[in-house]
Amino acid sequence: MSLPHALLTALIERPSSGFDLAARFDKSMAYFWQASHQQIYRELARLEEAGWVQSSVDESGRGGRKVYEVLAAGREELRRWVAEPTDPRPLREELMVRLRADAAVGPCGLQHEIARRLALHQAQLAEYQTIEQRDFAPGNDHRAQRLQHLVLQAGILMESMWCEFSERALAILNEPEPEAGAGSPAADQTPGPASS
Amino acid sequence: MSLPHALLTALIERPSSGFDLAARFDKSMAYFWQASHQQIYRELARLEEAGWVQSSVDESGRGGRKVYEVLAAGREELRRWVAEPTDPRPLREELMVRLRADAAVGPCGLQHEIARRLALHQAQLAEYQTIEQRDFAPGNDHRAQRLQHLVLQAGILMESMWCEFSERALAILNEPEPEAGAGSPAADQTPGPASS
DNA sequence: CGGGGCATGTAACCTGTTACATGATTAG
DNA sequence: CTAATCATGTAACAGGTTACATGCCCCG
Repeated sequence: MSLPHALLTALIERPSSGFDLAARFDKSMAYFWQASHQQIYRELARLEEAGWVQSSVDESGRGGRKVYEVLAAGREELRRWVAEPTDPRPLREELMVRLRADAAVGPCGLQHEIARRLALHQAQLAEYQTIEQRDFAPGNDHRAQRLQHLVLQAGILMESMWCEFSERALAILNEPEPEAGAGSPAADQTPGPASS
Repeated sequence: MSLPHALLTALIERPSSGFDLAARFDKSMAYFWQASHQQIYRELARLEEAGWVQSSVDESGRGGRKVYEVLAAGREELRRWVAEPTDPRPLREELMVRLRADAAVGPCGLQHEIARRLALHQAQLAEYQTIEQRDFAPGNDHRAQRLQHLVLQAGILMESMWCEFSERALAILNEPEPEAGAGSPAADQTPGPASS
């Protein structure tokens, strides 16, 4: 969906080969967009066919290293795309399905899994906060830098939310039950979210 | 990935036809898992082939209405799956790509899009809060109900986060710029998130 | 008898994942 | 020479989306 434009952005930030892009996607874009090297090669070929980027073979280095640069048409396309309206794509969160399933069939030991995830999210949050303190000093007023800080803050908000959520989930799942309850009681009539 | 198990859960809550399931997915599961009717039919056929559900044609109603019920093996499979460990699947958020692109090529009018989204998230948040007050009275101690409440709260946390984020983004994007800045200045060297 | 909603599907396509294939350079 | 790393790809598949096809029943 937005892979081509993510690549254009990355190439504007720095012209690179497919291999470099694959490595950089693991670093700076990793937590809000990912792509395997196969996808990247496939997409770069399309971008070139569309006339948005241009490749030149770098003879100096290793064999067959193709460096891509963004052309004017690509820059134009990127600017067009940035302002294009798109609805937020709905969530698709497996864990919620699990919780609902647990509610339907009764306790399944889900709390271990949630505890494991809580630890993961705490670790990730700590990492982001470290990066924030390292790379974003209080007094930066450059627009581009403030936007990049904002993107990092989104990651922080997200991980905080998951920690909060995991703790609430554990509070419910770890509660001692009155009786070791059978399969599934009267779990019909889901009042759940939405409707209206 | 978890569509088969989402279907099993929904069918345990209430045996239904594919058509009904498609309608219910639009209601109670809509905000954390979606499926088109084509997917649902495809998947129900697989579930039946696997011996997890059983269909019976309902002659009384409209022609060819196939009602599915979960078999013991399906219930077993669902319990197994609930406790199965899986890592949280990484984010894939188009808007972040847009912000980064904006940072790379300069202002593109992104604030209109963000303002539009803020309104959407505020509306969704209000809707969830209405549902919460309507369906979840303070004194409910049934485990299943508390879990369903938790899932709704996740939606509320999520929408609150997006509102907060959108407001921060607008604060930066609406800022008056010193000069109407050219294309892209020295936006190399992305310090961005991750790396560790 | 014709249109609209109920109900079930098929086919084609796009994106993303996994596995495999190939060659060139460099370090030991 | 061999193994690791750099670097580019192909092929097959799985999940999800869009468009299209089909038939029944009820209402006007």
